[in-house]
Amino acid sequence: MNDNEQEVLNITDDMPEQMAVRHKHLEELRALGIEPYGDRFPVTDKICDVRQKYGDMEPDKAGGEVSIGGRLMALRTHGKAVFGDLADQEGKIQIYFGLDTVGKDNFNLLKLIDIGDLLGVKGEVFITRRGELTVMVREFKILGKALRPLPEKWHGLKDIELRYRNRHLDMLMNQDVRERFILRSRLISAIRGYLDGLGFLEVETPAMGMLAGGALARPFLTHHNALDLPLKMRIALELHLKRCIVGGLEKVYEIGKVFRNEGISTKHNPEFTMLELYRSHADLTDMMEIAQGIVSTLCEKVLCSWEVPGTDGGTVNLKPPYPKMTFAEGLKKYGGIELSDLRDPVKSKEIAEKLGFNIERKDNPGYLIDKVFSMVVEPHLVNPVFIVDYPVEISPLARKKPEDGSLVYRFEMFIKNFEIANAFSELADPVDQHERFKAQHELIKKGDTEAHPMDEDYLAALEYGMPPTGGLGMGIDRLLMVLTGSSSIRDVIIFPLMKPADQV
RNA sequence: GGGCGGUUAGCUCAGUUGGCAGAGCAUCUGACUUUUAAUCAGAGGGUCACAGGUUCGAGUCCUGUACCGCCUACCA
Repeated sequence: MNDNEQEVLNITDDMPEQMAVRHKHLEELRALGIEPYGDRFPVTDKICDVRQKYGDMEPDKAGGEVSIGGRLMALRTHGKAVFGDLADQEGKIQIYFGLDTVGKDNFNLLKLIDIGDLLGVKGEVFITRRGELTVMVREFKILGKALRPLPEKWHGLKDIELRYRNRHLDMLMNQDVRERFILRSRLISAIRGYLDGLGFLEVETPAMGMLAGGALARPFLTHHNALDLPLKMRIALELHLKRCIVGGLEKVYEIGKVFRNEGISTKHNPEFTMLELYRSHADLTDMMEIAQGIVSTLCEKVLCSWEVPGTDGGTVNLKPPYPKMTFAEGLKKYGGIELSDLRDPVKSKEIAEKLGFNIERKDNPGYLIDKVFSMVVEPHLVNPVFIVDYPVEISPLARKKPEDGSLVYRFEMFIKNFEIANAFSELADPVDQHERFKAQHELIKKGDTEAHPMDEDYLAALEYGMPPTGGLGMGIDRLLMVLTGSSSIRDVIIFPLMKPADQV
């Protein structure tokens, strides 16, 4: 650090003009005995409350005194009158500095204030000649100096790369972005409220451990130094939560990050937020109610609307109840395909060729069934729907239906072509589970990096007996994409992962 | 992973046939006590993403690299 001291001292020599000016203002303020990163200012009012309270005030009357704090977003100097726009989390309001209302010394201080600075302001509310609700500043304090200039006031920050890499700036400049993340927080909070109201317990299970199971995906690897232990980041919440069920917690859930070492796209971020919940003595019908209940709660209590933005300008109505359609019905309705034909080696190959893809790489019935369904059926699943009666081939973790061993107790809830929820009647038979792990373990030996590891601890837990249990998983980020009409997952994750870039 | 497109001032963007690097906002200087994309007069600000190549001469043409976006494939 000390080696850089010279460089730091001369910082203004080698920086864009606008930053040098701001550094100079900072020094001049300190020379006047004003600390631009100092104590708090007694902010007692929110700007949106001020607007609410005085919004329909008589133009000639003087309003009450308010004390607000926020960021200076614009400054219009007009000789001995200066107007600014001050913005806080939800609101923005005009502030007025007059030479005779703020005093000569304070008025001169305005020369040292730059757009982007954080200000605390106290004064009376009034309405200007042009009818703008304004705070007449009597007293103000610099609460934080902005050493970098803000983006352009009219167009704002548009460059998508800059927005993702500098989300603080994105939120600061673009109110809709700020609102979207406020909404994200409220939605997640409402999910917690709903589940807590049903008597669920929120638990926190380990994010790292020796094994990463509960899904088929490559984990991130990390390392514990003191123990000299290789560790993996979790890819799902499932196995620990079910161990909680074995332990006698009857309704548990977790909302947490999982990490999957896979590609990045508009629908995939390496770390993302999952909700998983498990309820003993429950079945798929209960899980359906809960899945529907979560979406309903969000619509009613947070969005205050059943309508969410559709993919092409229209809207999608999320008012329950949602219809059910079996997996086989979907194939038949949208593709004229019989599920049984997909299990037939000859007929399935014909269907695949007709759809225009080859199945050489993973030539197994499960892969084919899944692929055909997502190609033929999923594009039609715009309105909320439960797809039920999944084939056993693509549902290795669910219990088989007693009346038809080729189908399992499982549903997925689709909205706007997104698979929003996935639910099972959980497999509780430890011997069956052991067999399935063994099969997966064979794949690992053959080099499959995404196969499920043998989890002896989980098996041992199951061997104490797990009651009949319903489980539900929801990808929170994707749910938020659907609810907010976002086309990229990066629009609902505040700080999405970006590749390192020089000079940005 | 594959295909297409983008990268020029702090920000938003122009840049013609290859011929001195442009505008608006922002910044600086000056005027202005009710403006609001304030206005008016002037000024400064550039590694044209990066590395090569062609050329008398490259922001512009060619090759490669990086990052971002869109489409596409897989994963949720």
